[in-house]
Order: sequence, then structure tokens, then C-alpha cells
Amino acid sequence: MSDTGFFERVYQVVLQIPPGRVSTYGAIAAYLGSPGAARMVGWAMNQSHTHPEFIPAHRVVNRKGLLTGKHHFQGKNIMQELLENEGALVVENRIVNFEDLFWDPVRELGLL
DNA sequence: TAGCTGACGCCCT
DNA sequence: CAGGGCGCCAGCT
Repeated sequence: MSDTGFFERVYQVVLQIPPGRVSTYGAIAAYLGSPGAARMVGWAMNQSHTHPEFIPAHRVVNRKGLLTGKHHFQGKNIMQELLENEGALVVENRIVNFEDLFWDPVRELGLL
């Protein structure tokens, strides 16, 4: 269960995001103790394919609720389709009711 | 070995 | 109100 690096920790948090909910790079970074390392989280998502388990990277967006990483998925709108398949509504690459669907690891899991 | 990059976020002008 | 710049940390060339 021990993690081998920062990326593994990010994956462990992302894996806990319930379907239909979304989190942000900054919130995850803050939960890991590095609020300024939001970029790292995005990079971890980019490398999420290295993890043996499927990482719901589509549930991680920026603080505005924008699907900034959609272009990194296989298809053009795979990220949006995955989110809509879970019940989330996406318009103009932005999650509708983002604040309502926002899943904050700090609030849900508690401060680390 | 050292430097640059990167799916972000916040402060300052 | 809008735009630009710096900080963050680990992996890659």
C-alpha cells in the first residue's frame, strides 16, 4: 500500500473521487500538503496511464471547472463523454453546477 | 549533471 | 475589469 512517489499519492486520491463528482488539481495538491503544486497533479494525470489501475482523470478539472485536460484523452471529447456518462453536465468544456459536484478531499477525507 | 517542462493557482500591476 | 508573472515539485532530455 505504500506509495513510491508523489504520483502514487495523487492517484490514490483521484481513485477515491466518487462517480458523478469532480475534484480539482489545487484541492488534491493542497490535500497532499503542497497547494502550489497543482501543476504536478495535472502532470500526474498525464502520466496516469503508467498506473496499473484505471485512474478517473476525467474527474479532475481546474478550479474553474474547465476540462483543461480533455485534449490529452484519446478522443476529442472522451473526457466530456465520461463525465456526462456519470451524470455530470458539461457545456463549453465547463462542468455545469461544478460547485455542487465538487468533491474536496480535504473536506471529505479530512486534513492529512 | 543541470536545466526545462508541465492537464494550475494566486498575487501583483 | 484584464493581463502578465512567479511559485510549486517530480520526471524527462
